[in-house]
Formats: sequence, C-alpha cells, structure tokens
Amino acid sequence: MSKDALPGLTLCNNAALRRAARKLGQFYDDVLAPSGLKATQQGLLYQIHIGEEPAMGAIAASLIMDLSALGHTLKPLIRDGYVETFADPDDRRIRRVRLTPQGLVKLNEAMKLWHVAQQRLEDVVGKDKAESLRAALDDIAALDFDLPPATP
Amino acid sequence: MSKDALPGLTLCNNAALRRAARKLGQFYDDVLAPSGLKATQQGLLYQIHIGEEPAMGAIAASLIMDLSALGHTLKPLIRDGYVETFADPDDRRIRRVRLTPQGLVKLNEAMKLWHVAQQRLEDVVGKDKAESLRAALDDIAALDFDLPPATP
DNA sequence: CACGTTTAGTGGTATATGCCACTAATTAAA
DNA sequence: TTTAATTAGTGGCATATACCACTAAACGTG
Repeated sequence: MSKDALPGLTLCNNAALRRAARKLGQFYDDVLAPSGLKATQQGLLYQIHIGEEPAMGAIAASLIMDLSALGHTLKPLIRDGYVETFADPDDRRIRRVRLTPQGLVKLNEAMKLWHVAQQRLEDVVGKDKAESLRAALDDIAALDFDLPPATP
Repeated sequence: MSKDALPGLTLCNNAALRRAARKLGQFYDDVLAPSGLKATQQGLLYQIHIGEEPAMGAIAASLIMDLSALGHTLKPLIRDGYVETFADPDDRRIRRVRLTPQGLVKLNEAMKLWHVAQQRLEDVVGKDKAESLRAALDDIAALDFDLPPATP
C-alpha cells in the first residue's frame, strides 16, 4: 500500500469529477505529448476545426467555458501559429477563429495520438462503460441549475 | 437555440470530463461563494481535515494531484490563515499539514454550503444517478494505465 | 439621428495544475 | 562510515480557467 494513503471518501460529486479529470487529463496529455499539444489544446483545435470559422463566443458556449478563458487559452495556439482570428465583416464585434495550415497539420498529427489514447482507455474500462460515462457527463454539462431566484 | 451553437460531438472521454468539470465546478463555486472559498479549496480543507495531520505527499496521492501543484494550491490557504504546515519530527523531509482554528471554522461554514450544492445536484440528476456517476469517476481515478514499456 | 442598452471581446488578476530542475534529508550500498 | 541512490518538497515557468472592469460595435427607440 503506497498509493491511497488517505481515505478517498469521494462523496462529493465535484471532487470526484475533478479527481478523475486530473487522472484522465494526465493520461491523455501523456499520450499526446509527442505532438507537443496538451489534450485541452487538441480538443480546442478540434472544436475550431469542426466549426465553420466559429466565433469565439460560439466556441466558448460549446465548451462551456468562460469567454475570457477561451481567449487566454487561445493565445499560445495563436503564438505557435496553429490558429488565427479575424473580425467578422458583417459584425465587427465578432471575432472568428480558424486553423492555419500548420494548425491543421498539427491537429491531424494529434488526432492520431488521440485515437490511441481513446482506444487504450476504452480497452481498459470497456466501450459500453465509457459510452455511458460520457452520456452521464454530457447530462451534467447540459444541466440547468438556475438558482431559484425570487423572480421579482 | 442560443446555447449549443456548435455541435458538441463530445466523443472524447477526456473532453467530456473537462466540460462537465467546468460546468459542475461553476455550480459548486457559485454555491460556495458566500464562504469565500472555491470548491477546490473546500475540498482540500476537507481532505486535510479528515487526515491525521497528513503529509503533503499523502494529500497529493489522495487527490491524484501533482505534489508541486498541491504546494501551490496550498499557498493561498496558508496566506489566509486557514492552514499551516510543519516538519515531521521523525523525518524532516516530510511536511505535515493541518487546519488552523480559523481554518476549521471556515471549513464548517463551507461544508454547510457544500451540502446545499450537493443536495441540489442530486435533486436534479437523481441520487442513484449521482452515485453511479461518482462510482464511474472513482473507477477512472483508480485506473492504472501503465504505458506498456519495453520492460528492458 | 442621438442616446441608452445589449452584445462580443480584451486585459488584468487570481486560483488550479503540471513539469522540470534543484535542495535537503534518509536510506542503502560498498 | 563514506558515498550513491531514493524520497519529499520547493520554486520557476507554462497552460487552464474564472471573474471583473472596460471598450467597441450594433441595436432599438423616441
């Protein structure tokens, strides 16, 4: 017994989620490491890729991420030349995002590694279990906890 | 249709996990806000509390967190006087951690709010579903992806 | 059309987390 | 016991993410 030195007592849904996220994040990051991308970056490039030059707000909404957080996360990818932004000509408030050619190459490279990670995980936990886990996580992501306001 | 502007396509286990973690984290953070603690901090205080003056390494192992990350996360809590560290007299490499009296007070305050969040979540998703989700997450956390090395 | 409001992003600040290099303390080996 | 290897943390640097205050652009109304 070297690992679990303390009782996990993971009764907290949020704590359990973060813990699992750290674990899984490390795994995906490890597998993706040869590409030089983190799993979060690969995921972001992918999200941009599947969108039609998505606006930042649209990406943030899809990822359930704060808009400013997205802006910050995007910076290293822009700096490294994988992504570029441009103002929407019809509404100059809107900034759209697209992959550069190098970004697309890098994404393809990372996707190969992603498949490896994804496959290895599903080998370990089982395809069904992984699928139902994702479904449960999507449920969480889709929840609507409107804090019961006084409706004044 | 204002929310999901892009197709979620959450096929990636890791992406789904992070997305759910952002969502749930925001919810717990919102509910805990009156205490001035983030959900991560409440969880960390709790983990310290249930341990017997745990060593940093033990806490990090329990939370599946990098040791240095734990050190960083601990800093604001030490600065705010909720936590203190001290060297183990039998092995001065080891730093043990404990709550200060104020830390205990703050934890109790935060736990009340935590119960609210936890309850509200379980009201929304259902107790069984929450429980099985936690079980699945604990499974993930307990996985052992030893990258098949060449075993030289 | 001028003014107030809403919408989309940016920049600053703070926490969360990880990796790496380095130090201190222990332990194991020669 | 003197030295090599292991263990526990620290500090620096980088990304991930959030909230807030602020700017700019578009909208809606009188």
